[in-house]
Amino acid sequence: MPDLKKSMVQRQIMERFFLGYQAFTAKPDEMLARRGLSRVHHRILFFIATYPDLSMKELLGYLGVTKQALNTPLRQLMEMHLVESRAAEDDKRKRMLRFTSDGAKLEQALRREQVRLLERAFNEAGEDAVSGWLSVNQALATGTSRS
Amino acid sequence: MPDLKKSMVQRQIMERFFLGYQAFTAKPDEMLARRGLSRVHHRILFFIATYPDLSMKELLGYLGVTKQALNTPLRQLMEMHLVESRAAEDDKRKRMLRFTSDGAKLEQALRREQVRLLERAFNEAGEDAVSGWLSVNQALATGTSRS
DNA sequence: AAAATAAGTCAAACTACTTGACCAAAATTA
DNA sequence: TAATTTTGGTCAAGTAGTTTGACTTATTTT
Repeated sequence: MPDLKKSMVQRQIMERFFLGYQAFTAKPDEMLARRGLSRVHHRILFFIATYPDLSMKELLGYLGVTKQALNTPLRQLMEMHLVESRAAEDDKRKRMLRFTSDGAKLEQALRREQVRLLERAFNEAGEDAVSGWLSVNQALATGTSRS
Repeated sequence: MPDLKKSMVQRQIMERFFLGYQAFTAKPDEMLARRGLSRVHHRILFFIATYPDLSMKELLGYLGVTKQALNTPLRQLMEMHLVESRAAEDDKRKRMLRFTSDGAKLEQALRREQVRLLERAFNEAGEDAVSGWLSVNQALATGTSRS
């Protein structure tokens, strides 16, 4: 266990977190860049994968941006036939967003690379380390604000 | 141990990493925003803290941006008397960057908040989890590219 | 029938970067 | 010593991605 009270140790821990996260996003960033896409597109793909047939409004809520900011990248994904929208049956104003088969393939490819990276790190660090990593991330993500 | 082969499990792990990292940067972002500063400034402060008296060129190398991009935020930090520069004795072209006492205080305050957040998550997850988290981050940061 | 909602569009402004050109001082080298 | 390279700095133009604000259309709710 490193000494959490030393400045240099603190900075090293924070830098590794930074670099680790950077490594985690680097490969998808590069794959997307080859198609002229960026991290926003990745976020969109992530939420469509997680919540298929979600509406624009829901997507905007997850992304935390304005509809004008979403307009361009989403239109690009549609023009590239990676994402399609159809009116919801219960409410024809709503556009339900889902993947085309190409879109699903891309999301899988991006995720596969990230999982590959994680697995390599997991193998290196060992099985016990993995569950520790997962539960610390879980704790960080959840936040201790509402203990 | 979660089943790393299931798409939903993969996405959940990746999302927690994302949210965890986001939580990690949220507090400093907010503290800096109150002073009209942003994450670039934080990065600058980090490298000056880690490598005191580093030169512009070195800083640019760490940040991976152009000197034009560095110009504005660094000038702001200097105008706010958080960072100062002096010519190196061995090479008077070089400007060595270091904190003023206010700058050092700010860097400490930012780091303290981040360490606090980490410690809360560490306490929640337990001691064993911490070393696992650290070693997986280490493995991710280092990259397995050169095994 | 009126009001609210979901989606979409147009415009202006702002921020943060980029590339490219150039300058000056200081150090290196030929 | 003269020429070249390096370090740092500046000005300009262009691009990308965001914001706020106003407005339209179709549909649903009240």
